[in-house]
Amino acid sequence: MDKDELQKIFTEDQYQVQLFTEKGYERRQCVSCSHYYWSIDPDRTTCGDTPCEGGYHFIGKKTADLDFHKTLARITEFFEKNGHTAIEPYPTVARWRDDLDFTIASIADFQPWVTNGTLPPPANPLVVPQPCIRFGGEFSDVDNVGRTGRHLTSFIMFGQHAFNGPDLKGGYWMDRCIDLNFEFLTDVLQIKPIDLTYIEGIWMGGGNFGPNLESFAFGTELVNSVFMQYENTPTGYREMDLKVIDVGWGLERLSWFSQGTPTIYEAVLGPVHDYILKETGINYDKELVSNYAKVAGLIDVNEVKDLKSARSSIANDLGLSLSELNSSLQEIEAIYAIGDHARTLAFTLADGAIPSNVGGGYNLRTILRRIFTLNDMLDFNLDVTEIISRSALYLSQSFPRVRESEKFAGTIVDIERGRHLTTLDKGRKYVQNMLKQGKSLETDTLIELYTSRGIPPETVEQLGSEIGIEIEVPLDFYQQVDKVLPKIEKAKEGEEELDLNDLKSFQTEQLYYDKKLKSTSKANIEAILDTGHVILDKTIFYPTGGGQAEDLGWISLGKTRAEVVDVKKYGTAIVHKLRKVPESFKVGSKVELELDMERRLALMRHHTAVHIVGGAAREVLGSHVWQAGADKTPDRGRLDITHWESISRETLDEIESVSNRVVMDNRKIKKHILERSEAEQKFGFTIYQGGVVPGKDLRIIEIPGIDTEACGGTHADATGEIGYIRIINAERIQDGIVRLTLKAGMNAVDNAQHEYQLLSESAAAFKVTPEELPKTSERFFSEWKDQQKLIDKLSNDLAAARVPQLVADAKEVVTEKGTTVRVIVTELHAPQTELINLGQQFSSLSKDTGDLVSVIVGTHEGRAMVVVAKSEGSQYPLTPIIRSVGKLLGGGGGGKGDVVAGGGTNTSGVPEALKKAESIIIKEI
RNA sequence: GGGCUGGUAGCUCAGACCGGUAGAGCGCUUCGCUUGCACCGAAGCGGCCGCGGGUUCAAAUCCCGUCCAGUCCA
Repeated sequence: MDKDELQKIFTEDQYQVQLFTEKGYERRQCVSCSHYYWSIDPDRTTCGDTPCEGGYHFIGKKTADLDFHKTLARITEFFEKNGHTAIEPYPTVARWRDDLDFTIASIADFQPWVTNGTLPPPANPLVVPQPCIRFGGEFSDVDNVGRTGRHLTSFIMFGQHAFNGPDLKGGYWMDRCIDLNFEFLTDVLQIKPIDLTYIEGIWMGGGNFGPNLESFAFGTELVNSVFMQYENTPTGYREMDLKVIDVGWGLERLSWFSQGTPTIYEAVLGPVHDYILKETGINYDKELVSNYAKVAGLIDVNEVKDLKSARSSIANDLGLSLSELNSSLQEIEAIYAIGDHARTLAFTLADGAIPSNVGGGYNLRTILRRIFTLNDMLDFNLDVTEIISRSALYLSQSFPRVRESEKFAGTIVDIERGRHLTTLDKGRKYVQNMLKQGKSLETDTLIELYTSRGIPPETVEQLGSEIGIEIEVPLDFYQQVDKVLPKIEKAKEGEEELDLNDLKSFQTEQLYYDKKLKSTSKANIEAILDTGHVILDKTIFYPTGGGQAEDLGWISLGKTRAEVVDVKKYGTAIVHKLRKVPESFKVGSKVELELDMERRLALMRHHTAVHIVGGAAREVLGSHVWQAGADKTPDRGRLDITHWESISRETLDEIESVSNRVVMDNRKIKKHILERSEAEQKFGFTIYQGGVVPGKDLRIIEIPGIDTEACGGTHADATGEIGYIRIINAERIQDGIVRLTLKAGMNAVDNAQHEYQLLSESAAAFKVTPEELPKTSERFFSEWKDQQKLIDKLSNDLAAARVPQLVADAKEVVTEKGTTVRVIVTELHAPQTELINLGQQFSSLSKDTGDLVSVIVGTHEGRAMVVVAKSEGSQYPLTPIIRSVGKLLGGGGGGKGDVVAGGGTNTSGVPEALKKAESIIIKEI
């Protein structure tokens, strides 16, 4: 659907809400940007957008004067008063979404299960103060943070959502939404109706679209009200079953607007900003910053890619040169950026994110290192940990759990600081080395240094200039880097085998959660699909899900028994794939279900064990440990946890011990269904280890004293049923994530037995007990080394002792070309190095006479070898000789210099080689 | 999720492209010379060239896999 077609749908009628009619808002077209907007100001000709108004006009004007926390309190109060339920925000790390690293919008909390109609919203209508993290895009381009006065990497999107569907109560649409919008802006934010404009727009995303109205005052957008109404279909578009009000109030923007501070940072960073100013002792020209910020709002980073040119025109407007503007803003911009970055780190660390080299962790590393760089470059000497902790403390007034980050911010900052310094140091050495060796540093080399060693071209440039070498860094360096990088292919979504829509009408009752574990059960066949799938009215088969493999077994009718090879859940239907559907199976047949109990029990043990080990890891390593993925199969469990370094075997043992103590305690495992808010309140957000689970009610698996999670898997009733847990491996699959592999129950026992077998076999080889193995093997190894050295030395001495006699006995011959040479042909059975060594001695001893050619032949370890040497500095061609002799030995040879080597597999050729060596020399020299 | 780089003596690294005796500096040990601040001189000790496979007469070097570390991009 193109823009023109959309314009046809979105006519004036679509936007004319009740409020506009009542208050007399008129629709006009902006003389500047030609967008349509609504206003009650008869003299207004522009729409209110920043460029059309020539910048921000609220700066310097205090209105409602609400700091960050007051803004949140007021807006929450306002919407609660108007019938909305305030729900707890979701974590900033979007564990429930595999398409996102961080939560980027309040609506993300409800995708996909609520927005696709699978589950009802937790409340309707609702509001949620959702901390959002963005490292790119219009509002949070990292490079622009601190420099435009308005970019942030984290912000609170105060989501106002109403869901309108056939079975939902409490929804509302545009009229009420804009009524509320107007009331809030005029009452709470104290904006006069005449200063407000509403700009029409069309919002599109994720295959959906709808109208939107943006509210503006004094040159700034205050909020965008989106009405998700239509969905694209192959044949056009249609009205959605579930229409959603998606309003994201930018809390920081509102607070800034109400306070009229020079930038958004003063408005939202509060005491943290004051602290940084105090520590650095920086005084900044507030008037200059205010004047700059007023016009900086005009910089649209999407259109003006080059901040430089935008800034020089701003400088011009302010009556300054670009360098004057830059130098007067440099320090304060760094302070803003540091404040913003620390705030984002406080939010994300609290939710278990760790700086790393992949995924969202990389963004965190980038901003943390940016803090280090700014801090170093400007000699601020700030305590980075302290700033993060203070950010967490300030945020905790409204978001208590952010204080969690204080517990490990110090460790993470120290580790990252260390790594950063090491990288810089190594890079510096490497480049200095290259420069010393006079290697040229072309752009290709610079790109390689940057992308594979993290050495920025600026550093290379600086190092070059230190020793007087000019290095040219192209202006478009980073664009060139982008070009070189491989094109990213979007991960293909796993294709569903069956179409969900076809199965919507089926509901399979889940018997696998029943108190008493049953291995058999009865059920009715509801449907048989052509694909070999069977749907039952109820089942004891657990379908693949939650990282747990499915149950297998058999379905039988009378004496006919069909093997179940796969079980999956589609919506509310549980679908069993059979190896072959027997002909007697009909819709309505009463069948017997039978589980492969060994498999089921192994899966159950591994699943419960994974929970226990996760809890044990948290206990041993710290509260920053979150589950970053898990996988349970019949023969092992796998748990990925967030942690900043590799885990030593000692620590692993500790985790293993803690886990097994829990097993031996035989703690009763509580499985209960709880209302979401109750569960969160009682157990905290750590229940979402496996990701946020949708829905009003949660199934909670509580293993007392060690771990409580929302989980849909099958679990033991008491920890003792697991029997035994072994952590068999830990690997760092990325920076910040360690994968633990464990075995439980009989698998653990088998594993222990297998390991003991390896041990005893190894010990048997030395004829010692396993107890003595470490000492013995160490002794053997060092004795072996000593003996190697002794052999080397002895054969060396032996060879050296023969040298004078051999040289004296050298035979003088005249070759075919008439050259007179002295020839030595001898035998030495030793490693190749010894033969070479001997040849080397012949070579150097005859340096003065220059007429010696020697051939040394020998065998070692079942192979024949030959070395040919000539007097040092002489010009005799050795290659033909080594080739000829090598051929007699069943191989070849070659080399360069005075000594060449060769050999072959034919050891019986040695006598012949010795015999023919002289004639070969006569022929070739 | 995708890519790149590295792993050689206790430490920092060279050797690798082009297969043929494993090297340097620092440190360590011993001896000598000096006793003023990286002293100097000589000799020596110290290596499964990360691990496993392959190619080859021959692999630190080439190929494949793997583990560990670092780094860039989305």
